[in-house]
Amino acid sequence: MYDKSIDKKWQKVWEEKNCFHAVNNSDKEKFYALIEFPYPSGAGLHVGHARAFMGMEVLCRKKRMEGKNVLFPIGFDAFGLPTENYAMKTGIHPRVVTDRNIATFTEQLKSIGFSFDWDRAIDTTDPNYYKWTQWIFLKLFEHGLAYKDKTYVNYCPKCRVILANEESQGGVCDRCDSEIVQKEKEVWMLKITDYADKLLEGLDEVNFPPRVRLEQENWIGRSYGAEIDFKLAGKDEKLTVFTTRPDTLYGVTYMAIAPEHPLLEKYKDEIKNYDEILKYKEAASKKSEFERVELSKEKTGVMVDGLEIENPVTKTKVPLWVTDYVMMGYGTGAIMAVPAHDTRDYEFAKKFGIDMIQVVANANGDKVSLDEGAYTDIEDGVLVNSDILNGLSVKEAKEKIINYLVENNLGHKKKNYHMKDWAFARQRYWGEPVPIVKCEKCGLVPLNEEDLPLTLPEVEDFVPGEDGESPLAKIDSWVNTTCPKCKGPAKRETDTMPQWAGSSWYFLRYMDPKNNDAIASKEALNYWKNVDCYNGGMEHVTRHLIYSRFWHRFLYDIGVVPTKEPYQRRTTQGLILGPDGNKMSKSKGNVVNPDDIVKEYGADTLRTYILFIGDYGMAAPWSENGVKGAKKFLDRVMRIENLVTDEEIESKELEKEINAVIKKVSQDYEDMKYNTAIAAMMSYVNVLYKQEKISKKYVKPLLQILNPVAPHVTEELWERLGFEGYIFESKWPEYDESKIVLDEIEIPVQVNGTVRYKINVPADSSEEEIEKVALAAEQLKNYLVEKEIKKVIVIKSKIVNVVIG
RNA sequence: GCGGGUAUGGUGGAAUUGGCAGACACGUCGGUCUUAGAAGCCGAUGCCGAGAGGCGUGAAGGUUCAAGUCCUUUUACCCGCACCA
Repeated sequence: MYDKSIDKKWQKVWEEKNCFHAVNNSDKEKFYALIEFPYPSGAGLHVGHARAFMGMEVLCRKKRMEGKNVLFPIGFDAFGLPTENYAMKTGIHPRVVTDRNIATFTEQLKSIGFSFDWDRAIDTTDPNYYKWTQWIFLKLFEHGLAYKDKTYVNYCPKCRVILANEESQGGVCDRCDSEIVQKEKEVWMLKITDYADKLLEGLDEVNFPPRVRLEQENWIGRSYGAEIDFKLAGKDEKLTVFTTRPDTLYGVTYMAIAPEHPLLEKYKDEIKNYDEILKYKEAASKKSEFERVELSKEKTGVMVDGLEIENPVTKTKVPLWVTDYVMMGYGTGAIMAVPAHDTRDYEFAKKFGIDMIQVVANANGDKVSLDEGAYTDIEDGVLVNSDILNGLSVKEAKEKIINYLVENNLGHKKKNYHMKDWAFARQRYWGEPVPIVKCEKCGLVPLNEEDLPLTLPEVEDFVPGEDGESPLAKIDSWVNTTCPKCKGPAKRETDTMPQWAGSSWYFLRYMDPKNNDAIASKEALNYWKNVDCYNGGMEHVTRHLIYSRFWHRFLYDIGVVPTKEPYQRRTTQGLILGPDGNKMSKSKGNVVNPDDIVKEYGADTLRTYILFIGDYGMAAPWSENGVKGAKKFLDRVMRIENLVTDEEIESKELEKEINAVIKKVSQDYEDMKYNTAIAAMMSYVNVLYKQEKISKKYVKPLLQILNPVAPHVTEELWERLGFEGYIFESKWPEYDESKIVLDEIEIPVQVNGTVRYKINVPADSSEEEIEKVALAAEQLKNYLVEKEIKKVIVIKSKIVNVVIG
C-alpha cells in the first residue's frame, strides 16, 4: 500500500540534500524548464497550477536522471490588484498579505513534491528584484521606447485603472469584466509597435504550437497597403488615409474620418454643422467599446458640411463624413471609402444614399447591379472604370498605382499593425514605481542607475483617487523630490508599472537571482542562454508571452542577453474542469483543492491522476473516481514488493515488455503524452501481476521510469528492495530494441475489408511468404464459395486484405 | 462576420498518421477469499442478435483493396480576434 506518510519522509531527504539545486557553470549539458510563476492569491494553489507545473516537473526529473544540469525554478509574480484590493478592504498592508500568501503557496508546492530549485525563488515585489525591472525601464527610456503621451486609453471605471489593449480584449476589463471606456489621458507608453516585425520574424526560430503562433500573428496583425494623401478641396491641407486596396482608388465616392479626428477641431469655423458633429462625437465617446462594436450594427454618421475632399488621381470632389466605424486608433483614423468593394462602406453608402462606382470586375464581364452587396469576393478581378489601371489584375493594379503615387509624391507603400503601443501605467500603489521625475526645467528626467531601486513609500491609504489618480499622488513627501540633473525641485511619477512588468524578464533573473550588479551575470546568461521548454496557459499568448518576447528582444538588441528569443519551445496545458464539466469557479462551488487530495490520497496520487486525466493539452473534467483509480495503481506498484525475489529468473516475456515500456515511456515524456505513458506502465504492472515471482531486474527500470510521476512511491520502494543510493540520482534506463521485436508475429487477414481471421508468421517474412500463408488458411475457403480471388494486398507486418468477387 | 479547435462505449480517454476502432482507467456484472462486509486477487463488459452474422468514431455524401484518420457539404459546442480600412 502507498501510505501517504512516506511523502514527508522523502521530501525531507530531498530538501536536506538540496538535490534539485542547479549550479551555474557546470560541464554538464544544461536544460532550462520554465513554468509560468504563480500569482500568490489568497485562494492558494489550484489544481490548475498543479497540472501546469507537472508537465515540466516530469521532464525535469527525467532530464536529471539523464545527466543534465537542470534549472527548474519557481517564483512569485506578486504585484497586482487583488492583493491591493484585499489591503483596501482589510487595512492589512500588501507586503504582509503577499508574504503570507507566498508562504502558503510554498508549503503547498512542497507538499506535492515539486523538484524546484528553491534557492532561486524570486518575488517580483522584492526591491532587490524590482530594482532591475526599473533598470530595464530606464534602458527602454534611454532608447526612446518608453514615452509619455496624451492619447485615448482604455480605462476601467471599476478598477479605476488604465489598461493596455492586451488587458481589455473584447472591450471588457481583464480583471473584473467591467466595460471599458475610452479616456484621454497622459500616460507612459512602451513602443512595442517598433518591435512588431521582430516579434513576427522571431516566431520562425522557435518551436511554438501552431495555434499559439497563429494567435500572436493575428494579434500583431500586420497588413500591407499604402498611405495615400488626399487634399481638402481648395485648401493646402492633406488628409492621409491607409488602405490595403490602393487599386480601388478610382472607386472612392466619399471619405470618412473617426469622431476624434483632429481635422474637425482644426476647421471647426468652416464646418457649418459643427454643433451636430460635436454632438455625434460626444455620443460616440459615451459608447463603450463593446457598444460601438456589437450593438451598433447599423452604421451611423454625419456629413461634414463645408469641407470637400479631392481625389489625388481623378481630381473629383467627394463628401467627407464623420462616423464611428472608423477608429482613431488604427491606421490614420481616416479612410477612403469604396462602397462597391467593401462591405462596411457599402452598408454606409446604402443607408445614406451615396454613389457607388464599380472598379473591379470578373474577367468575363460582370453584372453591374450593386443591389446584392459589395463585390468583395471577386477573385482574379480585372480593373474597370479606372483610367490608367483598366485591364490590369488587382495585384498589378496595386503595384502600378503605388508607383504612380510615389512618382507624384501623393503616397507610399505602408505596413500597418493591429497591435498598439503598450499603455504602461497603473494608477495603483502595489506596483513598481516608475523611476522618472518631472522637472520644471529639464522635463522628464530618469533617475541615476545607482539610485535604484526606487522603493515604494509606506502608506496607510491605498484607495486610488476618483479621477484615476494613483494613491502615491497623495504622499507629498514622496512626490516632491529633486531633479537628478539640475538639483532643482521635481516631482516623482505617481503611476506605477503594470503587473506584466515583473513577469517580462523573470526567466533571466532565475539564472542568477542574487546578483546585485546586473540582472544576471554575463557568465550565467551565456551558460543558460534561454529557456528550453516553457509551459503555460493559452490565456497568456497575447499578453505575457508577447510582452516578455518584446523585452527580451530589446535586451538582445542592446547587448544584454545572448539570444534573440527567450523561449525555445512553448507548450500549453489544458484546463482542469470541475466534476460537473464546467470551468472551476468559487461561485459554481466546483473547485477542487489540491491540498485535500494530497492529505487524503498522498502527493503521488495527485500527481499521477493529474497526468492520467487526459491529453495534456486538452481540457478534462475532474473525477473523484479517477483519483481513486490512480491511488489503486500506486498501491499495486507498492505491492509488487511481495512478488519480488532475489533469484535470477529469466523471462522472455518480461524481457520484451520491460524494454518496450522503457522505450514507450521515454518517448511519451518527451512528447508530453503523460496519459499514455502511465497507461503503458499500468499495462506493464498488470503483466507483472501475472508472474509468480519476479526478478528485481524487471522491477528496477519500472521504478525509474515511474519516478518522475510518482517520486515518493518509487523512492520508497527503491529503498525497500535494497537498490543502491537514491532513485532520483540513478541513471535513466536504456532499452534494447532487439528484445522488443518478436520472432513470430500475428497478422490479421481481411476479406473485402473485414477482418476474418489471423495468421502467425515469422517476423522477417517477405510479402510473398505472408500472402502464401494467408491464402493457404482453412478459414478462407468459406468465403470463396462461388467467388474468386481478384486481388491480394499485403502490407508487411501489418495486414493482409483479400479482395474477392 | 473572420480565424482556430473539438465531437469516439454507461464515463474519462487510446489508436505508430490511411492498415485489427475502443489501449489504459472508471463504472457495472460475475467469480474467489470471508461468519459477513470492505479491501485484495481473477474474469467479463461497444450496440443489435440465441447463433451465424450484422451495425458501429456528431450528420450526409465521396475517394480507396482499406477511412476515426483524406476530400466535399453540414450540425453542435469551445477558444481567439472583431467595423483591421
